[in-house]
Amino acid sequence: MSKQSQAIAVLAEQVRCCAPLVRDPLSAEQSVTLARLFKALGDPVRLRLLSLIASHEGGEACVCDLTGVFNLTGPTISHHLKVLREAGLITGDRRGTWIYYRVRPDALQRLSDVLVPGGTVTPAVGV
Amino acid sequence: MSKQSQAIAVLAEQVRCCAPLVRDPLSAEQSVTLARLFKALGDPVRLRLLSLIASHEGGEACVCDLTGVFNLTGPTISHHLKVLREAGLITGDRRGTWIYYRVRPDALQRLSDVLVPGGTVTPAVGV
DNA sequence: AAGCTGGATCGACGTCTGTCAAGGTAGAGC
DNA sequence: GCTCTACCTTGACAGACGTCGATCCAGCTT
Repeated sequence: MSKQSQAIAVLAEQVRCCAPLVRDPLSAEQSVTLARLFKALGDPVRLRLLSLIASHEGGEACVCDLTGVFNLTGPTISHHLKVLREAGLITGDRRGTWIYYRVRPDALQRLSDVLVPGGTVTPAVGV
Repeated sequence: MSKQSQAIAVLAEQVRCCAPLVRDPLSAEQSVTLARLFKALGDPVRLRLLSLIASHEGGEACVCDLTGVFNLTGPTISHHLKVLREAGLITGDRRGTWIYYRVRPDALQRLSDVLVPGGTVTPAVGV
């Protein structure tokens, strides 16, 4: 959470500087940054993990809430959570034995804004 | 365009049935459909192609407008355009010698809506 | 018809990705 | 300290993906 997430958060932050996809041509750098985020969303398991975490009560879920849903081993779930975390789409913090994950609404908001023409002004959902 | 696009359009249409990612847990089928679309966006070249097409004058561009931008061969560009086309994100129609591509704003709008909590009601941008 | 040009398809290559089994780390409880 | 549980990391492997050269098709021009 601390050192790693701080460095990782930069990735999702960089998207802020993108005008909507359909207004101005993306630069090479912007496209690489954006693609990394969309690629993180480009897996059924990761999408379900994201929506399970977001819709779980309190907006957070521990890994034990997630593993039972899939026919996948622990390491695989852990791998997907790592991808989402490194993309800046979720955060995780350990409280005692369990690690709780929650989504970063600002990251999703920015991605959403990039896709539609009117999204120039990011509503700046509180971090 | 004709037979192929009609079948393909179904893919992008299926997204319509998704509530926002962060409200309700995605079903297995929904996540597969959605992931296919996000995966199509998960490549820097495809993102730039999309934004180049969308921001080109008239909202359309022929392949000859696109190939010069990248250090990639024709077949590679053609491959990426096919991926975007099969995802339902762009359409292409041949007019004489050239093939013109344009984005499907409705598909991007639906993807955008899935990412944010308020996107339940799709504004239904005209096809 | 023959040749030319824009663009797609095919086949092959190297790399990346998703998955698992095995082993490792952090905290709780005895 | 020892053990148990929850979770992560590593190493390995099959399949998918991005890229290219070669080939093929559609439409224009002569």
